[in-house]
Amino acid sequence: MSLRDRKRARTRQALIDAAVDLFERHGYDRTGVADIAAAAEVGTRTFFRYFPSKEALLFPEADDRIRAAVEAIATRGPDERPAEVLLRALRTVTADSEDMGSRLAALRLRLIRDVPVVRGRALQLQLDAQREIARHLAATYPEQLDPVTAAALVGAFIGAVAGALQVLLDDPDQAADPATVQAALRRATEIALTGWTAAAPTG
Amino acid sequence: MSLRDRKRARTRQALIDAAVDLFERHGYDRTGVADIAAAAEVGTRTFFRYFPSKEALLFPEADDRIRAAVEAIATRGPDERPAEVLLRALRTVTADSEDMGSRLAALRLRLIRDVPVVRGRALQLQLDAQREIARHLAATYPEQLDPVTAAALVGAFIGAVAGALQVLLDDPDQAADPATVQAALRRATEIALTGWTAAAPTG
DNA sequence: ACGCTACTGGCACTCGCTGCCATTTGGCAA
DNA sequence: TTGCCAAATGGCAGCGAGTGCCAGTAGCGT
Repeated sequence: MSLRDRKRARTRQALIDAAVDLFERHGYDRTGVADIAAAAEVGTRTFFRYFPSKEALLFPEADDRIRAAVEAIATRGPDERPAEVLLRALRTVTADSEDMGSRLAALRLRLIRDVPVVRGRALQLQLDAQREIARHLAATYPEQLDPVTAAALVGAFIGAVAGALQVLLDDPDQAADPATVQAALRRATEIALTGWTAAAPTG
Repeated sequence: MSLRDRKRARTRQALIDAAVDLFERHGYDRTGVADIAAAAEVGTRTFFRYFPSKEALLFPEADDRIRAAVEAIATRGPDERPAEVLLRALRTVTADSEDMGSRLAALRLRLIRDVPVVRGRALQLQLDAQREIARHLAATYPEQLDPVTAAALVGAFIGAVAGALQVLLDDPDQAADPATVQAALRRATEIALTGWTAAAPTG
């Protein structure tokens, strides 16, 4: 890794750290890009050479997540079914994010809930991930899944998880309890993969 | 309906018509709010008294859609199950939008596909609708559905439909054929409500 | 030590959007 | 009809995000 690359990585991290700090202290809307750049000791113009927009800074590892999910699909067991592959991919991604204790991850959840423009960005990334995962899933099971069916399956899966998380995160008590969250996610995936009646025969 | 209200409605429609026209002719990004306002013969400042943002103009009936879906839930049959209610709500909403032949609806689909900011807005509205529908569904079936399960169910349902539509709309041929679209939607709802294995035993 | 390339940061600019305010216009009652 | 109030309008000044341009700088390979 060359000196230039290291410098770039350091500047990038400095921008993220400065932004997280300022967002926590003064709020997202009350923090300008110029403030972030100044705190990271770079020019305002330089900020946009590292991130395409102010919100993008909150999702610095988005690509890695998708890559991890795609890889989880690629390395499937010989007799693993699509549903099982999706579950494993979900576990892989959520395990990677054991940085949930990190300031950035916690801040991000709050901002997704509270700031419309951040939520919009998160939803876009989710959609991109869906599309990519569905594409690879369809390619992996060519004679079981046509592209549209794969997209519907992945959409149901991620939609269920996202929907459950959304209402869960509105309740600070439930969101703070890992066991409750885990149970809700398990329930959501069951609903998506086996249907509601099968997942919860009566309640 | 007072004269003032009629005038307001006329101005609102003039703004929409002018915007659709300009968007079609010159593209979304190359059309400024000032251009739209000028074409509708109102001040730029007035535009924002009718729509909170440039994109919002593309979704003028968003509230009505949600209201229709909620009403479809409220007027459920005595022994209708949640899944059936959701299916009926979907049919109601998509039936209302037989204005699919309208210039606005067609333009909107294109812009959702092509312009990130428009797609973001659409996703936000979808999420709002999900939340509201899940809330009412949980309230309608209090002892069968807790809020989180309802959110997961609705998320899976809408996620499947959205996912299927997304890949479908990428293919102009398929998107242009109503029968194909209808079949894909039916398949998507089946996947979401009864699970993939049940909906497509083998392919 | 050399030139090449990538990186930087400042300036000017566009555009979406808001606060403010003076003016106009429709609604309503005396 | 007259007169008052509230709603609507539009213009202006301003903010912040994001971009094109360009001159200066710093790392990299020869």
